[in-house]
Amino acid sequence: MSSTIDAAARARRVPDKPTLDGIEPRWDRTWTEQGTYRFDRSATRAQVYAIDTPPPTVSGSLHVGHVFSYTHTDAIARYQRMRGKAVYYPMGWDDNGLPTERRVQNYFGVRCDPSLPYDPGFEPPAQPPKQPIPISRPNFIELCERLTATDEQAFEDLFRRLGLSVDWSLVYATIDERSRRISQRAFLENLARGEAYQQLAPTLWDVDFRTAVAQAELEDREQPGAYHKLAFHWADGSGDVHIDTTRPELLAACVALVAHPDDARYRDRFGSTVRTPLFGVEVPVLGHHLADPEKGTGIAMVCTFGDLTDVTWWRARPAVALDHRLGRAHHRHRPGGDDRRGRPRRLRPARRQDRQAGPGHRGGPAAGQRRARGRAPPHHPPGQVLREGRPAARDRRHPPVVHPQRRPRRGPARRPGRARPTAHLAPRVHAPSLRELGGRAQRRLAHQPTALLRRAHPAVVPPRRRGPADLRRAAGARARPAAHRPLHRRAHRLRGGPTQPARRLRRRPRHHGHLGHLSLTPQIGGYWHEGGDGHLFDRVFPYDLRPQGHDIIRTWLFSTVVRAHFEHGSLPWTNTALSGWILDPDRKKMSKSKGNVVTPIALLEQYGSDAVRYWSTSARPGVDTAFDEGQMKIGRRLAIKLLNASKFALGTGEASPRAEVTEAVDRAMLERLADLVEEATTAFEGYDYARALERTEAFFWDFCDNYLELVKGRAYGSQGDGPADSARAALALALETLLKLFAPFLPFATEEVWSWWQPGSVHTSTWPQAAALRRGGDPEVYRVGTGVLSAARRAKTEARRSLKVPVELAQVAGTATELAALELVRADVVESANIAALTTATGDELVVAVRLADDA
RNA sequence: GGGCGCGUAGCUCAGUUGGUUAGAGCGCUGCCCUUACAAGGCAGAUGUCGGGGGUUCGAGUCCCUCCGCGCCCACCA
Repeated sequence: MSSTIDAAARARRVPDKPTLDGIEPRWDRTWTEQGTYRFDRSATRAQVYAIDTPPPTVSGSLHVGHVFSYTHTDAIARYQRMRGKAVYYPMGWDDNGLPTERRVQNYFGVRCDPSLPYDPGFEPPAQPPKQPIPISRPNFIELCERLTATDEQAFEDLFRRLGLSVDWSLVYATIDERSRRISQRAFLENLARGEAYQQLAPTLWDVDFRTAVAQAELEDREQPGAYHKLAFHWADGSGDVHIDTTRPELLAACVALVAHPDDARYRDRFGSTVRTPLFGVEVPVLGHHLADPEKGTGIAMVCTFGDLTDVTWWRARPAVALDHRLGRAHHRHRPGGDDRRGRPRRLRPARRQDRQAGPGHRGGPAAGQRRARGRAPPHHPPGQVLREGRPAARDRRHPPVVHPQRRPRRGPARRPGRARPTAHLAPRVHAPSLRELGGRAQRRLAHQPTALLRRAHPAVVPPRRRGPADLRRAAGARARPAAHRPLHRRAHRLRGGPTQPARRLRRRPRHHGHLGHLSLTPQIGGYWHEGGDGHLFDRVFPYDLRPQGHDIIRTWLFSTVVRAHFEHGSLPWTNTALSGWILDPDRKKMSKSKGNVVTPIALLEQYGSDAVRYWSTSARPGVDTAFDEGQMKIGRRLAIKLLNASKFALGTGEASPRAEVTEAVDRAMLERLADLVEEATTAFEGYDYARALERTEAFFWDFCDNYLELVKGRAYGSQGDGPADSARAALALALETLLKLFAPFLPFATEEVWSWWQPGSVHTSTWPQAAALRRGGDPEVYRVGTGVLSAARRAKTEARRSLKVPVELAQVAGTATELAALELVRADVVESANIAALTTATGDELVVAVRLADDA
């Protein structure tokens, strides 16, 4: 290609007024059309860089936290792509479960009534009505699908505008068929290997939605309450013992009394029994260290289940044959007890009228509370003898208390006007669980976790978060031997691929979050055992990177490791990058409930995506970061500067075809640039994108302020063709390199400039090589040259004169080395600083004395 | 209550194995329309490195302690 054609082409393509306006949709379209980020399925595992992307919860709102952490991952993805890797970068949407149901109810103003028939013509009103419209279950599911599709589109739009280099042909949703199929397949494998067990365990129960809820769905809320004094009767007839409780309605579910082992008041009674008031059930008195002698009367009733301590106590059942008592105490209502060999029996569902404190009982807990207080006793058990023939009601001697209760997070549509007191703990057969939660493997893991994690230790970024505590405890935290039984009999029912989703949306068993699809994102994202694409999974697994929040190490990270360990005998990824929080100006964690979130789309529109990405990637990995629009302004300025500086560098003129970088200061600049490339590369290899950005940015501003000024005249040809060619070639080389270094951070602006003069996409170009830039330049030449220029500018500024004003005489003192370096850049210095006469003298260090011309 | 982390300029943050006079950007002050950029440029001022103690020739950096803040876990009769 001849230089004239080249120059003409260039002139056409460099705009007179470069702008960032409208840049995002334009390049997003082009990248999609060109398949810029499409995964190369022919790549071998060694050529692949695979990312296990955390699926955002689409039923939640978009917020800057998404922008923040996903940008970090994208910067790494873009770097790896330019390093020549085939980047596997899928995206998933988490749209399972209760949040989706809730959002559908709020959004459309409907509620699901399974008794209604399907209405094929149903359309929700434009505005959600005050009174939720009851609709059939199929109608409700249709709305769920409609809304999640909308939500997913909103997320994709955001992420596209943000410039995430995701391969959008690899999108999955945790609710879609593939995810369910893989999830079930993985579970079958667990079954086949005997890694899954059915286990008796309590589940948190949402009274409103009549479904089990995950712990993560709960929040603490202060509840006003009062102690109610209940009189239990010693079975040996020696009188009463009083219990203070805030939850008298749970009396029917009382299975034991518990006091602290050292409590002298009750120590002698351990092993004996009492009869409950009202129900006359005989329960044991036990000792447990969690009982607090200071609270109430120092002895508490254990119910199945009022709170999580009850669970502990119930599980901890000591040597006393509590299971036996359990059986009697809760004939129909019991959770099952243990069989003769100590294994839990199958749960027998309680009959409705017996669910005094269980899920779904009439009137809810409030009614139960009324009854137990004596206003409306449910019935009079035979032989019940209580003081005054009734349970001791509210005891006014105890002041009202405020105590926190765990309860489901409340959405706006949660039956307005009705205070639903609490999440119940209902004994249920826990959904089949991995041994992770109990049994031999759990014990093995509890001893092995460090070995497991250490053997092929995932590198955790940033390393300081790696504190052995985190990972070790993540692995061993929930070690608790528990009875279990294999589920082989169930296996055949699941065989043959995905089963139907729960026929009834309600009462769908929910796991404790970390056992659901989310622990299988590597398998789902990688099409594990999904036909049609040969060995895709083998090409991406184990993944190279898993980014995630540090708050869910113990849940998500650990469960992903466990499942990969069982399934593949390896870690699911080799690196984990932990991202920090976004903090509002008061240094609080930004969250929806606090109402301090900022809409990310508006930010992207106001500052531009590159600017927001700049703010995001300025934050060190894993560091909590303040939301700072100031940084976005800086980012925008940087992006604009990049356009303008590029326009200038490309506009000085075309280097002749065989141009060489010959001038000393040009070679010196390239030498410094080579150092920068090495530093940025090292930083990226250590996942420290922020350092790479910071160093690149610092170099760039110095490059603009000093190098461009220094060589400007020469590049325009003031010193002849040879020196001009050297400057132009150096400028082109530097610009190309800087665009590449900035590309992971400012994908739009760099691509824009790239398109002015280079073929293809900067994002599929190769990462710069330091060696290709080195020409034996001496950085000292650069330092001295820019130092003298800067001194001349300072003199002019201090004299309040224009920078154009001539320097009549510049006297430079310096070491022999410095003076020798100065001679190599003398012509550029004299020209750029407009120096009439420059003299040199030997000295200890570089000192510049400047005399300005008198004329104004 | 236990664990992890943070505290450096008015603000947001760097500061690597302990090593000259602790840095950057924003903001602030002043100057300059300079043939890429005035939504710009050039230059300047700005510190009890949270407090105290210790180790060391030398501490922002290592140790102890206290104060303040954040998160996770636990507790919540």
